[in-house]
Amino acid sequence: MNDLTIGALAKSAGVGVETVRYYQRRGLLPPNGAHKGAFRVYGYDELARLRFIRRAQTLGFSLDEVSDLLALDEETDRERARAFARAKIADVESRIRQLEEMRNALQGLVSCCEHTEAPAPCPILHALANAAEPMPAPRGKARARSARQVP
Amino acid sequence: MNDLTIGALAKSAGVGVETVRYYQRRGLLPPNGAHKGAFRVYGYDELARLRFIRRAQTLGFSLDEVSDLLALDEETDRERARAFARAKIADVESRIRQLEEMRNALQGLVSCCEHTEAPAPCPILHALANAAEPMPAPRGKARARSARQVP
DNA sequence: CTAGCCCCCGTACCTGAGTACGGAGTCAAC
DNA sequence: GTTGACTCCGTACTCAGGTACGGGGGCTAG
Repeated sequence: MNDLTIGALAKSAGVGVETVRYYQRRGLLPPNGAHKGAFRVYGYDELARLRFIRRAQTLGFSLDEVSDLLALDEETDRERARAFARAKIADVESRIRQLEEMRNALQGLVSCCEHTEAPAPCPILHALANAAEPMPAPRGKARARSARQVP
Repeated sequence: MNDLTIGALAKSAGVGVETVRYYQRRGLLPPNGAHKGAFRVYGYDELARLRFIRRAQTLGFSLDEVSDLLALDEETDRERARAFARAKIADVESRIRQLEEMRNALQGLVSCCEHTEAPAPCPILHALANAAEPMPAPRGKARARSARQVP
């Protein structure tokens, strides 16, 4: 099951060939000079690394962060790995709170709309058109970058 | 407070000039041929529309969706506005659930890490490197697009 | 021997929501 | 009458995480 071509490796990890090549370009998957004829071959190490990347992605880590994670040593960097995970938890939780605010606001509009009788203008569109507050204060630089939904 | 130049309009709405021009290009802010000298001028209508757009964005609507929302009539399209809002709620909730899964997985790793003694390898990195399941089944096309955090 | 895959490499393109840049024109104040 | 701020317009760039394309070479089965 060793000596995989790039296509076989990609398939085993459930990604596309282009994705593997992209990770190589980003330095997430360093070259191990093994060749068979004119083609490079890959083994368990590469497969494991590829799976590591995908798993970290599903947990919400960006490829840059995955890079840092891959640089950690299993034996000696426990503290750092833990700190990393905790920071990511905080990040995820803040995104959850933002989404909950959105949901509550939307639900407020919908239920308001359901309790208003027909000949009145739609409370949803109306609320959007004329809000009470001048503008919902642009809070912080906390960019709501979404985590990849690994496809 | 009428007869705003593009800069004044942008400032009143709390956005940049380039953003206004971008919305114009996208057709979200249609031209009203008013000029004063060589410069275009804008009034309450444009300001209201701009605010509508920003508010809808904070609720998680994309500019394409805002476009649709703007096409609805306050008097006659109540059903449609409601359906729109409900669909968006469902969308937001599914993103919340995904994030909660991530958070739980991360928390599991952290607490596991906290209860393992020092000389063992880090359970977090270890879990990432050798997971039980082959790969967390790529579910559906449900792309986790994040809502703009209106800056 | 040749058909039909597969690989290599570089480059360009995609999405969404803007931001940046550059040259030319214009407006108001001093 | 000149300075400085603003506008107009078009084009190109940003970020992330890939995807697509195209030319050229290689490997393997029939």
